[in-house]
Amino acid sequence: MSRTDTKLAALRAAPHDSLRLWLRLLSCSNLVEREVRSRLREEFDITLPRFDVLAQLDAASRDSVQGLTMSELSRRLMVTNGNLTGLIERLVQERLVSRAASPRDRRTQIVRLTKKGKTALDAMTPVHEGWIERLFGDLSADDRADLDALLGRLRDSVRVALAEEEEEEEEGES
Amino acid sequence: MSRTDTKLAALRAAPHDSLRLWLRLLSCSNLVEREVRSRLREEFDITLPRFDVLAQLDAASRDSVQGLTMSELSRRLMVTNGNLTGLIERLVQERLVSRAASPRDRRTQIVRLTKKGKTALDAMTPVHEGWIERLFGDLSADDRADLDALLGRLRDSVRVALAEEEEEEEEGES
DNA sequence: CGGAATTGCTTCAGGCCTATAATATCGCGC
DNA sequence: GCGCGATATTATAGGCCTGAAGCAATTCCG
Repeated sequence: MSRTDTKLAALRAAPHDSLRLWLRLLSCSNLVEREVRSRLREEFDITLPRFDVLAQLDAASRDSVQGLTMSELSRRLMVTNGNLTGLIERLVQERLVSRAASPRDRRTQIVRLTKKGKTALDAMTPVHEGWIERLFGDLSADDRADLDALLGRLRDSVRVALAEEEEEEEEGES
Repeated sequence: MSRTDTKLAALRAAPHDSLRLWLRLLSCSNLVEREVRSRLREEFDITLPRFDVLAQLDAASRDSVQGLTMSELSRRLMVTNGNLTGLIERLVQERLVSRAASPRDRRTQIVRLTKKGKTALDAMTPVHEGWIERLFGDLSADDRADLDALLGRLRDSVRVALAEEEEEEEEGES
């Protein structure tokens, strides 16, 4: 098990490293997120979660998927189903999305961007991307590529750890 | 202005890079955060914000600072003052922290870890660190060092951008 | 000294988020 | 056809979070 050896070596080499790294990651993420939230609110009078919903619906439509179900949306946005109900309700109030029962399955609701929603999103998208570009602007192209790769490895590491926990829980049950 | 040149070069070289990177950063951060929240809840019946408050108070006491004011706490935790009021109120209810008026300044409240709070924190801290160590466990020591450095540079980039915005706003006012 | 601006904190409305429970519908096997 | 587990969604309680408004104590300064 070379992975475990690596883990132990890293632990010996630099205790507390992970915790420090995690706090720094969280702080970076929160710093950017707060700024984006605040600007979306000031410039466009919209919240980040609502913007995310519009962006996901638009992304789906570019993949020729016209409208998403509540479950599919909550999976893509990584929020709980219950949370989405209120979020979509507010977006429907604002006429930015529509919600309609599926003809195939009376349980499912299909959420779509309205014309107003698409127009609003198209106005926001380039400005939003400009903000991010500017916030990240002092990172060189190499740094960005490196950071992207490392975050990919971190994501894999987390997923592996979570999968292992799952297995252990199942073993415990048997 | 070599910084601006770098910025433009990066833009030409890889448009949309920053946005992709940002989404990946956010997704990593949320993945870990959600897991930590859920475990704190299951294992210790506490929320992440409350845990953060206890950890900050403990960190301060290690720097020989006995107790923090509401403002100092909200600055360290990077949350608004109004938010902290309710959070501390709930922690006081649980007897994990105490809150007392300052003798020097009758406006300020001084928040301290209680013995119960310190005991609870000491029980949680190593377990919490173990979770993080395991989630990050597949990253080599080199990867961790690289990631740490890159996140540091990202943080600097964001701060520089925010500072520039500030300046522009001030110019606009004059 | 005595306002005036500042600082520290709380209150409030609005919104996001989770976990849990409840409701409705679907699909499958008998 | 009928029941039953699975699936899709909503409802609810509790908590976190922000921005804005407001109150009280302090400090600044003429």
